[in-house]
Amino acid sequence: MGRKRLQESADVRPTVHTVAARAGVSIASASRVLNGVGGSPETVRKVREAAAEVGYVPNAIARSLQSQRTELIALAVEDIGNPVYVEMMRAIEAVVASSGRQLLVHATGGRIDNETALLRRLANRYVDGMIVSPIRVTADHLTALQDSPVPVVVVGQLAADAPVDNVRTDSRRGIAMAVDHLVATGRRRIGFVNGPLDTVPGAARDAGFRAALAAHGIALDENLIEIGDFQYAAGRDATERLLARAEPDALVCANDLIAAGALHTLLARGRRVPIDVALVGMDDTELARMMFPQLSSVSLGSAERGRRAAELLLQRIADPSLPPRRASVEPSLAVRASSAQAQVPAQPSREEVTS
Amino acid sequence: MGRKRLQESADVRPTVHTVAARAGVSIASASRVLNGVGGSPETVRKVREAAAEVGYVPNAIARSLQSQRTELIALAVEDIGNPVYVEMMRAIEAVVASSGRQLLVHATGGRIDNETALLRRLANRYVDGMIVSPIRVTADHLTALQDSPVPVVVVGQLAADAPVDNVRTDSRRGIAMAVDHLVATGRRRIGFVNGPLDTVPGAARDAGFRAALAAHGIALDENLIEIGDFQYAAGRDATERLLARAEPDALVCANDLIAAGALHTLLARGRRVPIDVALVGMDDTELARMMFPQLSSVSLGSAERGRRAAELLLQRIADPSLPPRRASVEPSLAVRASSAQAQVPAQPSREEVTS
DNA sequence: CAAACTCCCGGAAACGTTTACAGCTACCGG
DNA sequence: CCGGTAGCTGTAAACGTTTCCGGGAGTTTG
Repeated sequence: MGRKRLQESADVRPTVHTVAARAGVSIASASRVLNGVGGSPETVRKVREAAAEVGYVPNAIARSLQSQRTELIALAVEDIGNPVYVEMMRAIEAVVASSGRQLLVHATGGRIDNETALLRRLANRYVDGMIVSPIRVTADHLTALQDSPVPVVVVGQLAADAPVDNVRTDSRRGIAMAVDHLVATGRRRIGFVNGPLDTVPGAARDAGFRAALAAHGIALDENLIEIGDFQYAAGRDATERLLARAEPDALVCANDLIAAGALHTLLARGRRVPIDVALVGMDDTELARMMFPQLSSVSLGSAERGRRAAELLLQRIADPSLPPRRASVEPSLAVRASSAQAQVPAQPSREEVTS
Repeated sequence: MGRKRLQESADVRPTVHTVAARAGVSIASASRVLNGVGGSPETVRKVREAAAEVGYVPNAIARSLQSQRTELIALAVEDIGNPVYVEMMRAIEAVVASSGRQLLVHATGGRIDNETALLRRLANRYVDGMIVSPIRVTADHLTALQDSPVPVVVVGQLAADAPVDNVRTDSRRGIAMAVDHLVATGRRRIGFVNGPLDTVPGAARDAGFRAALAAHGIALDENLIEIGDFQYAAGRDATERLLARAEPDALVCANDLIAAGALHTLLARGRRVPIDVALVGMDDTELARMMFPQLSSVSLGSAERGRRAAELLLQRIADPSLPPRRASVEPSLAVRASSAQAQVPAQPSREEVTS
């Protein structure tokens, strides 16, 4: 027998040993039957019966230790309240699930320590791979990423030579598309509400905005630029500050949350959208379509980026020797009521409506 | 030595054996030092050095197999796009993190098979405990819950005798608060946009609405009731259908997503909110405050419920012999612009505004 | 009828860690 | 000077699974 303990007492979870003993076969046979590989009809019957009787359910931890796989994929995003990540997550989840794996989401809250802690955790092999979408990337962040023992795919801009699988989009170009559209519809005093400049997306959008204005020969008015963080409340407050010192005829926002906040302030301050002020958000999330009027928004292909990231990750898990790869998704502009040249005013021009 | 393989080749992750061999001590000593328990100064130095040199990081799977703990908590919700779960998740995450554990989120997509599959997965001991917020609860769902080998806390209504830890709120009472408020502000033709009646929250809200109307002696007009699912688009469409056949002066919605959809349809159909139609949502999420006008909403204390659930779970993990417990959170009503008796019209009465 | 082949089975090793236990050294007190 | 004790160390077992390998039985083939 070799095994001292052979308890069948009810308060202890049954193991394959329990099942094997009850069926009168070896653990090897029991394991084979339970995995559906081999076994004579008689053995199969006995093992199945025994397993059902004791309510056996395999211990995934032990299995993982043996197989060196957990069939789990982690997604780390900084703010799970941002609908853009929800859409990305859904796309990733679809790919991951179709490979028989399970997706786990972890919110880092943007705290960088939290993210490196997470990387260390995953170095512990709790997951088979990870997709991470950092908004700030420091040097040791990067080294932590690239010598992760577990495959990692980064969604977002990364240094060109970083040897890490990477799915990106061109948010500078995205901002330019918004500006082009606004200029084409006759707007000239175009404001910009951005997130922090020390974040990767914040910096890219800022550069994109300045370049786009310059391309149209429009002088930059710093009074028309405001910075908050990437949240709704910040968008509302930033727009409040902006309106206090300037009178834009259009507003570009660094994401849809900010744009939603901007819309709120504009309406509360009696501006008609789009008559007085046109508004364009970014990420083209569900939220943009929830607003009234619906928001024009630059799509950065979040679902597509998620899908591609998941595919890259699965490929790398299948073959870790692959060279680092990079995928790009093109931005596109969804024009909706908030920036259309409306024929009919959508709201009255009434000052200081209470919200 | 006993151990055949003792590779130090670079392409294999170092184990405690690698470290021990390099430091010239036994694996027991190495393990002890790495866990900071015992060891002579000399041994400690050698092991620390060796570990640093080979970049040792412990394998959490193996550790979990031994310790029977993973330090992971799972949260399963059906729709991660619903902001109510985001708020709940943030509250849970705070509690879980403060206990040194990590929270993993899993979206079940409401598919019941997915949820039981998840329960089976967690029966596999991948997590130390789980918080689940199911919207449909079947019989075998319940049995799966109650003989889960891992502690489970359910957020939501459950049969009274179900021996499962449970945090609930009184959504019937919540709906009643909304109706009371609307009646008090002079509304009489109160419509209701609900989710599916075969869900637990849908059924409770329906019962609450009917009871509340009856309490006020208002006859129920079935034309004023519409059902979709708990999503934004469904709320929009359901309100469309409702407006096609009735003219409510107020609308109660089963959650804020539905309310956001209802607002969209109301505005697009030229109804002024709150002048013509007052609107009250439910869950009091961020989304309610993002709308313009801001939505009144019945808070079901989602953050509080999350916090309580996490606490119950941690307690049960600490002492699995605890009897099943139940916590309740009282609903409350946040009155905002969408149902205030506004003095100033917030929108013009213009028909068929395009959105 | 012997040899080869196919299946099935059980023993045992392996995954990487923690830890109970026993042995050793060195020191202290009597 | 000797017994006891404290502190450290190493051996080995254990967590629960999968899987390699060798042996045995039964079947087919030459």
